[in-house]
Amino acid sequence: MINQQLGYDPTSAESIWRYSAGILGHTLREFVSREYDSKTGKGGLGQMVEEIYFHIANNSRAEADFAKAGIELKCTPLKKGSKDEFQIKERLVCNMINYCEVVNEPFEESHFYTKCQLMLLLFYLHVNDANKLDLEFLISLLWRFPAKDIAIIRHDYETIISKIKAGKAHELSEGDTLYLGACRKGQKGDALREQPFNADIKAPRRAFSLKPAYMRIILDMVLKSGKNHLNMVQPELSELVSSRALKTKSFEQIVLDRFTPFYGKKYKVIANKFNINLSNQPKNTFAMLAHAIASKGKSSNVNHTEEFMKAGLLLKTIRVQANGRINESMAFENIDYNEVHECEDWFESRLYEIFSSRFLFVVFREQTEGQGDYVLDKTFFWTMSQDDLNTAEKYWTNIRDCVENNTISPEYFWKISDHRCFHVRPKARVANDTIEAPLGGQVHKYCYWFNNEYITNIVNNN
DNA sequence: GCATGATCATGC
DNA sequence: GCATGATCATGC
Repeated sequence: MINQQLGYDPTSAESIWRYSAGILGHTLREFVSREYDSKTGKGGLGQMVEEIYFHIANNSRAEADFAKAGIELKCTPLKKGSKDEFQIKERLVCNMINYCEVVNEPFEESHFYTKCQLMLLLFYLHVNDANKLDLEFLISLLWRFPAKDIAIIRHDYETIISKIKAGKAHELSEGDTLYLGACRKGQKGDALREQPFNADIKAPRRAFSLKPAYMRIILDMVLKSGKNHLNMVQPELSELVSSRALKTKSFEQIVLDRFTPFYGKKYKVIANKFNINLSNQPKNTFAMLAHAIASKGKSSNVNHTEEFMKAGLLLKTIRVQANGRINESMAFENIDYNEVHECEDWFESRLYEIFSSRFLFVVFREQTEGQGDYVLDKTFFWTMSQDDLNTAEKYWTNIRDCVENNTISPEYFWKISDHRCFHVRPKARVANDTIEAPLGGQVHKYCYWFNNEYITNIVNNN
């Protein structure tokens, strides 16, 4: 029953969701009549929405914001891309990880699950340095995790818990898991937290969060629907593994098992098995084979399947020569100079998202020197270490300096000969393919690269 | 038409 | 031989 004072029924998720429609297209300032001191800080907006729009008293209790309806309210920012399209600005932070307590919480009883299984997501348009009262709300979505996602998230949760139980809370990384990430929280200078199974080393503060990739899929579904007020949405992406298969094995194990029958097999044999035509000698021959194996022949690019998209997982192939050398460095996306220009925080950068992703590396090894007789050698999931992510931050800072100084040119970027794990190099269809720089002028297209030396280390250590 | 995933080609 | 620049097949 609708509470006349509140304007909605605080015990009904449906009613709360219906009431939330009234804030769309509006700012909080339109709902405060008197002088109001705007709250600051990251959580300020959510607290003000509860207070001003939903008329409920602030609390930092661990249970869901609308306790009787079991809904957690989350405000999350969008930004606009270069084509004026809406984009996810950041991961969705769910709740802080208390290392000492979380190890005693089974998933179903965890703070994360009990609080976030049903969320009211309010997307607003982020504006730099704006007063939070003036931010416009764009989308309201009542979100309940699909059962299949819960299966993957439960496994993610358990992965994080076992790392803490192994005394490695300080080595947690977003790339350890698929949908639910243990993301960094707070500033660099913040005090470290104690961890229960390692008395010597304290760990940075971290929170359970939904990865940007996961949030991007949710947003894509909303935008495709053409509505801004929705009660659940479902993706139209093809799935790589079934919900049923996840009941007995983890996603990663299922994918790895698909490669098992092909170890030691010549690449031409694998191509025949999947009816892949290599007569044009495509440069992505080995990638085509790896994608076919991972998808049992159903997909030419598993990076576009539901699970890979939601997890931000990347399948990459590596060729090792018979003499043990890896000849080629590994290319990633073209550098989006506008994105770099507008991003002030390394942890919110596109490069951080790519480099802190989880990777699936598929290795082919040449049998006879110079013959190109590659066989499938090994397959493994991998994520970048904290040390290397620190190097990556310096790499990104250098790139950002080049963009801000308008010196987008190879003489200013890290080179492979600098031997610093990563470098910047051209990647374009043709050499004279150029694009406009954020600060003006035409510049060449460059992209992010792993040095071949760095890949050699990865392959040898896994 | 262009990004992606990757390898080829060349010059020092 | 390696670093760096250039380019190709594919698929959306």
